[in-house]
Amino acid sequence: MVEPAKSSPLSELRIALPSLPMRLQEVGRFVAANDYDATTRSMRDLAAEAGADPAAFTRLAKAIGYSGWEELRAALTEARRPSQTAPFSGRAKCRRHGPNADVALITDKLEAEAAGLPRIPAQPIAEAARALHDAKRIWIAGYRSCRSVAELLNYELRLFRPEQVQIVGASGPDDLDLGAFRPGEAVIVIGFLPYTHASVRVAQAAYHAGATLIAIADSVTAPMAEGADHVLLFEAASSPGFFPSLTGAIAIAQSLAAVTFALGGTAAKKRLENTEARLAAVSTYVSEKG
Amino acid sequence: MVEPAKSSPLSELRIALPSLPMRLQEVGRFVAANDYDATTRSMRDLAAEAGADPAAFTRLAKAIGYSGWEELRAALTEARRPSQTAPFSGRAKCRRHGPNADVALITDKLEAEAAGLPRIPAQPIAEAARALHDAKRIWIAGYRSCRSVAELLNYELRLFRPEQVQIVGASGPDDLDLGAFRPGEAVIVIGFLPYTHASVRVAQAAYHAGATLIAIADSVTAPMAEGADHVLLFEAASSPGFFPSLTGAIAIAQSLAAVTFALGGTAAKKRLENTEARLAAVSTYVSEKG
DNA sequence: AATTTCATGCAACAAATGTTTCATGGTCGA
DNA sequence: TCGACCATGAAACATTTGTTGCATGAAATT
Repeated sequence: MVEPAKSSPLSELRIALPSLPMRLQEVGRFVAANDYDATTRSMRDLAAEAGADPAAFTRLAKAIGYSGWEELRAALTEARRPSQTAPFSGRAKCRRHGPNADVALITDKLEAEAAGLPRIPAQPIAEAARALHDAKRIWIAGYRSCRSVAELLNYELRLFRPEQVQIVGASGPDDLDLGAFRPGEAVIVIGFLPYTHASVRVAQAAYHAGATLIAIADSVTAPMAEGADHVLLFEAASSPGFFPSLTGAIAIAQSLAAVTFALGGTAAKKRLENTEARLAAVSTYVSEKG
Repeated sequence: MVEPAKSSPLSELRIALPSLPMRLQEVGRFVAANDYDATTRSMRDLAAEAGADPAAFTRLAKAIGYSGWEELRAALTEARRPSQTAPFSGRAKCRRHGPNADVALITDKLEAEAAGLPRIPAQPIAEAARALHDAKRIWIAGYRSCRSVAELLNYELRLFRPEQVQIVGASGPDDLDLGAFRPGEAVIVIGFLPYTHASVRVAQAAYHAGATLIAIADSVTAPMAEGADHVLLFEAASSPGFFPSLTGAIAIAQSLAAVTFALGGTAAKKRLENTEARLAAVSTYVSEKG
């Protein structure tokens, strides 16, 4: 008897399928076609939906070499388990050496980050933008590398809502601001692994104050996402290099600002124009020359 | 109180988490972090692995509005079902107006930015990194929205070269720093249209001082690129929205830091480890829980 | 200080699970 | 045609499941 590479329980099933009795074939096909339900729902449930006898599932499992349905389902479950390792970093690319190692590193980095951007869920951003639009005041917090994201967001939002946006801790110790959060205000916290205590404290303060909490993070399990009304996810680890990537967070911040601006309508537009006029008056920018 | 769109059972859990009793929080975090196991394995199994009481799972489910653990798990199972026809990336593209105008805007923005990244030339970045590696000291300047890029670059470079990197104007008026530029040092200036006078002044000061000038800009004709030893280009206007995109500049900054770090070899690695150890010692980060 | 409330672990419960046994009916070979 | 064999459905089985009641102890309230 030839042992056909047990790559996955599903392929074992498919291989053994033709040599099985008719009823077991039907059940086997049903399992192959609905393997997600097979791992989640109960045997009797499946039997009912497949129009078959519950016992057939146990018999099928035994027919292809398992001790019973339970063991087969466990195998299917493991096979379906989402890979804990990042999907892309499989290409370790440890070229490390060679003339163009640096260029290769950059190219890989850029490609990986480009691939990550379209995977950012847009819907939550739109919802968060509406929350920002409704907020009487907007607080922004980000520490360490995330400070840059926080400042960008602060800058862009202040272009059209200058009086209502500010960074947590900008004008003194964080603690002073933490006590200033109020219901009806929005607090944006940016962070990813490893999470700073400071960001978690801001998130908790926002929560306890009843403010709308918006978390920009790399995982739904991030501490500052707990209790958040909106969680905007990006992939921080998707790119090679010694440090997590921030392009995703930046892209989210910019989208957030753009949509919030769009929601602001003519009022926001007018305020932006005012700001630009003021900057031009102090001649901040180099005049476009010919 | 606004009802924050109960999109997924996981977000319901996340929202309710902080208001839960301690043990239920632990269990809730465990579920959020292991939602796949939550849908496939049994309650008692999970309880054993989480080191909690089985009853806590039932109580958790009830606490967030379900009739019991069974119902919560069913909801999680449905949420995880793979064959879901893409939730909203159906790309309705009924842009400009309609309910999903915002989502369409965001999706377009992200895609445009993703498309822009691979167009960034890698070779100049590698060369600039080598210049940074050789520089005795590194100055970084960016104003307005580019300040965020400057600060990110400053942060990442300081992780492994703490004494040699600083932002222009960080410790006083810019003018003081402008006079400090020396040959053998590197000055990085980030900017795009409309260009600020401040950034141009920094670039000119660097040029006249004989320092190595690295410009991160949106055009070779940018004023601060004049006389620059290295010009790193990105597309600021490639994305829709009211404001130029910074993802390209951020990606460049991160690549620059990564390659400079790689060039630093073991010395850089050691200094990074020192920095991390110091941060861990003052317990900046939330310890990864068990 | 007394009392109520609540969180939490333990143990018992009914329901549901996967499995096995048994009876039936069909098919193939002698 | 008869008997051996096997596929198949139904029912009975022991386990395991999710749930709930109860006792304990801590915290908040009066």
